[in-house]
Amino acid sequence: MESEEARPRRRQARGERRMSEILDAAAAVFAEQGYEKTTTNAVAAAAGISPGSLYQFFRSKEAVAQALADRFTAQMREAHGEAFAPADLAAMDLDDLIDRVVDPLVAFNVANPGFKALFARPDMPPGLATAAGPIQSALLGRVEAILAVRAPRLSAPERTRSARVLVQIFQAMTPVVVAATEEEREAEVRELKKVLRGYLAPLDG
Amino acid sequence: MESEEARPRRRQARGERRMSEILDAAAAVFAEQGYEKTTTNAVAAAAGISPGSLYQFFRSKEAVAQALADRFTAQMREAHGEAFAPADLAAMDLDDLIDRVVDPLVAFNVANPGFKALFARPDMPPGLATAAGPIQSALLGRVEAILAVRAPRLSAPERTRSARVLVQIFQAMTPVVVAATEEEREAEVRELKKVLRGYLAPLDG
DNA sequence: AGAGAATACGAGCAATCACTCGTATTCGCA
DNA sequence: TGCGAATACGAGTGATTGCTCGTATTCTCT
Repeated sequence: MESEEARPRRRQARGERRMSEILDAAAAVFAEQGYEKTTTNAVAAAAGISPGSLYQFFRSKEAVAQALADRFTAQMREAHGEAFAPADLAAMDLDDLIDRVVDPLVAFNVANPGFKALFARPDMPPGLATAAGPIQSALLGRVEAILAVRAPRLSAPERTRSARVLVQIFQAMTPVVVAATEEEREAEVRELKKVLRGYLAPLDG
Repeated sequence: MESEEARPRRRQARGERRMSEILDAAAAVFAEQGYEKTTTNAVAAAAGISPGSLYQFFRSKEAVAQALADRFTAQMREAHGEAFAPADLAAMDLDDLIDRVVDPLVAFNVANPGFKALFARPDMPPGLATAAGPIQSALLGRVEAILAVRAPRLSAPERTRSARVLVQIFQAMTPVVVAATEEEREAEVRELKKVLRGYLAPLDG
């Protein structure tokens, strides 16, 4: 019996390009319409190809979203970098700390409006949730690590809970920040930081 | 030319009961499946009637959601009451104030899980947004009124923005509170209040 | 050049879903 | 009791949509 799993098809450079184009189109359409409402035919049209061609490269609509999630994850890691050594964290002023964590995240979300359109939705199909999980937990882990240094008095469960609250606040306010006009945006980000600071300050040791 | 608008049909007591049953069923199914995913046939089945009968009383799926929104609005007003005279507001301790505003809202959301399932969704159809608007703006106006008393230094636009932020925080954390188990809920509510307090304290004059 | 694989097409299939319609039953009221 | 209106039914309709399939074109490699 040969391997049951479909081995990835050999791709030509053309195919790789197409896949990338399809993901570009999907990001745009998802951002505008949301996951459920975008039709695969619309994505194909936006990519300038036929529906059949889309399915040459992706097994399903969900697979497109999955691939897009992977791409976002990679971009996010790259954009965000490995910026913080624990040593820096402890010494830093709370406001500076918030700036350094929030600003790149905001920038990423502004640059990639499709991101939140996909992964902030409560109506995420199971497969998508799987893809969004790593992103979520990466962020959570990061925040938890910061809390471990800055708020050592917190017990482990408390730390987890607080991290979840912080991430939740961020995700709740991000859509407004992204949707704001250029000149409004700064003020919205300030509010976001105020909220985070208000919650963090009492914990900060 | 007679009136173009469809005058409401004469209803028998039986019909009124049916409508209420349909809304009960709709609330349950919406809460479980979300607006987009619930089929009108599923609502009819949950109400123990045929699809045709559902449309005897509601013009469309959206009309069902509209009616449900109206009912929620009324229940909310009733449950929440006119609890706050500005005089009380100024004197009250900040923590007490938060308790008095948050607790009934949390209770309402816990008692009516269908509520947030309908109105916290970003994929709200236009008609639903219309229905959700009054609820949202009632809450916003209420918070703004409180801010006017407690944070008189805020300019009008600042006040509006702050009210929006507060409502946003509440709405972001409500799903977690509602989804939490009985014994977890208290802790989640405490976190919610911490966040609100952290943001409000600097404004509170 | 020529063969086999990858890419491309787009009409159409199967399933889903909001909603309708013809008909049957029950109710309110005189 | 009888009549018109309200209620009830549920198979069916039209539109939508994720996805397929037969076929045509283009690429890669020898």
